[in-house]
Amino acid sequence: MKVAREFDLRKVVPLSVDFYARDPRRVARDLLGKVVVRHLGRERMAGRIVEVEAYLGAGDAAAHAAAGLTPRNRVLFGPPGRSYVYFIYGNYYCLNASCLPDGVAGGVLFRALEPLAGLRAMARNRGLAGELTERSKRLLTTGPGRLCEAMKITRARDNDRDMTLPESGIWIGADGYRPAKIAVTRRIGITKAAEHPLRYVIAGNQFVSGAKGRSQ
DNA sequence: ATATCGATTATCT
DNA sequence: GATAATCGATATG
Repeated sequence: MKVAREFDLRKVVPLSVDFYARDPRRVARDLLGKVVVRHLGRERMAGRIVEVEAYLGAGDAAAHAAAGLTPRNRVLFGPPGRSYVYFIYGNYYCLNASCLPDGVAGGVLFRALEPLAGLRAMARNRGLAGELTERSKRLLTTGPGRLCEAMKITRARDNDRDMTLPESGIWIGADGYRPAKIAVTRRIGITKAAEHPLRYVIAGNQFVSGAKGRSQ
């Protein structure tokens, strides 16, 4: 019988600024298996990163940074390891980590997490009632808009936070977990530069988005 | 299981 | 005025 190792938030160690000061493709791949931790009031939430996308600089037409620096995207041009939160489709927020040294734009979009802690709070934030089944757990943090809603991440509150610091309330750390197998695909939901293989997922993980996420 | 579509607003042209 | 790094509902096979 399989014994699932209990997730222990106390064993999660924040990633360094240097971790993010690299090419977004490198950062994206290495973020798989790491843990996003959310402290909000008394709520403690955490999820393992199972799906991310890399967004590059001026040469990447799909990246918000492609058009140059604007008030909205300035975090992408700033220091590495900061949260870039943007509002999309009139309804949702999406969370990114800024990459590359200060002055050079790049980022990684968080597309899906495997919920580890604070599942009840996340269900409440998502407006899900009743018992959490294996099926409905997927609705908590699978999808970039969903994971932000589950963790109450908004631009007003959470943009430009230093995600190497637990006191930021939103931070990323490692607990020793290593993905067995990583798959790379094209990015989701974009029209420009859609052909590049810049989406990274933990192969076979149940919390990867999309119908094929479950069979990869 | 896959396809299509409407909601809703910040941002940029 | 158009578009968007999305989601949930609905329709159809």
